[in-house]
Amino acid sequence: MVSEIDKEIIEILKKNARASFAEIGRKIALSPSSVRERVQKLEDLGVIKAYNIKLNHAMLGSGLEVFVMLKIFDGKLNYILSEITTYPEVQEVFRITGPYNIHMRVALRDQLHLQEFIDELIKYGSPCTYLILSELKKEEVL
Amino acid sequence: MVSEIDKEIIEILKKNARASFAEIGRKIALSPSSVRERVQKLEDLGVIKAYNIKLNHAMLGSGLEVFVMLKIFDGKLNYILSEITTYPEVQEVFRITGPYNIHMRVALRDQLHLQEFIDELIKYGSPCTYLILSELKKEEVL
DNA sequence: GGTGAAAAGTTCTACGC
DNA sequence: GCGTAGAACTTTTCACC
Repeated sequence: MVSEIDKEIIEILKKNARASFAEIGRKIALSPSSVRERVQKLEDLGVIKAYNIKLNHAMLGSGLEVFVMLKIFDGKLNYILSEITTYPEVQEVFRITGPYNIHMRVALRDQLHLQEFIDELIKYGSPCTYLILSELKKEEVL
Repeated sequence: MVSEIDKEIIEILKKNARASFAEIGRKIALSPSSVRERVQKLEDLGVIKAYNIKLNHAMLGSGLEVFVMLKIFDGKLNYILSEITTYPEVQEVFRITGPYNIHMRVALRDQLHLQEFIDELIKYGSPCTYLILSELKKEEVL
């Protein structure tokens, strides 16, 4: 269902999601229309779910990035699942196994903003916060 | 340094990183060349760090996605920092504060693959693993 | 599944405001 | 900063293999 050629295309898009079909085609010796057809199929199948950007939040006024895990109080799960994604500070949310039910990555202006955000969360669960110091870049494997 | 117009462009690219300059320009009433100029500037400044894709790892044969935190053993930090990004299973790595030093998202084939991965990690630190059940999609705020 | 060709659309560059 | 205009390139569609 996903061939080796598809995986090569995915590898190229992982490095640069804005690569043109023509550019991808040149790298893997395939015509632009064939590349387009394959990418379309990967999108339709749901293998490629979205095209994102990676931002420098510090430069956008949110210099404090944190992971927050949340142990939800009884009966608050459905409320949290629908509301948590609406906070502009929240970048990503996952349901996880273990002592915490929710894992999220959050971008905040400063300590005060973090405090306000935690004050919101503790209505619905017990949060546990880890400051993000830096992200390590994946090696170019070529 | 980053204007309101820049932020609008970023919001559009967040939803679809492959949006063309012309398409973005139509949405915010700006010519394609102006959009291009602004995006270029955001890339050069490092505000936009990369263009990524979000994949369905299950469809690519890695149905098991986990967060792993790692408490590094004395003297192993520099080794881990340089080596951990080379594992194909590792999708993202962050240095964090708190009882664990490293936070990563990992995609694996199955339980056995997870076990093998953990066996690798425990040479360098104490891991703590959380299974990812699902990702919650951010609401479209329009 | 793949190509190639033609029309439509986009990007890029240079220049003027 | 923005717009326009033209050349170069890319996307898209489609007929054909």
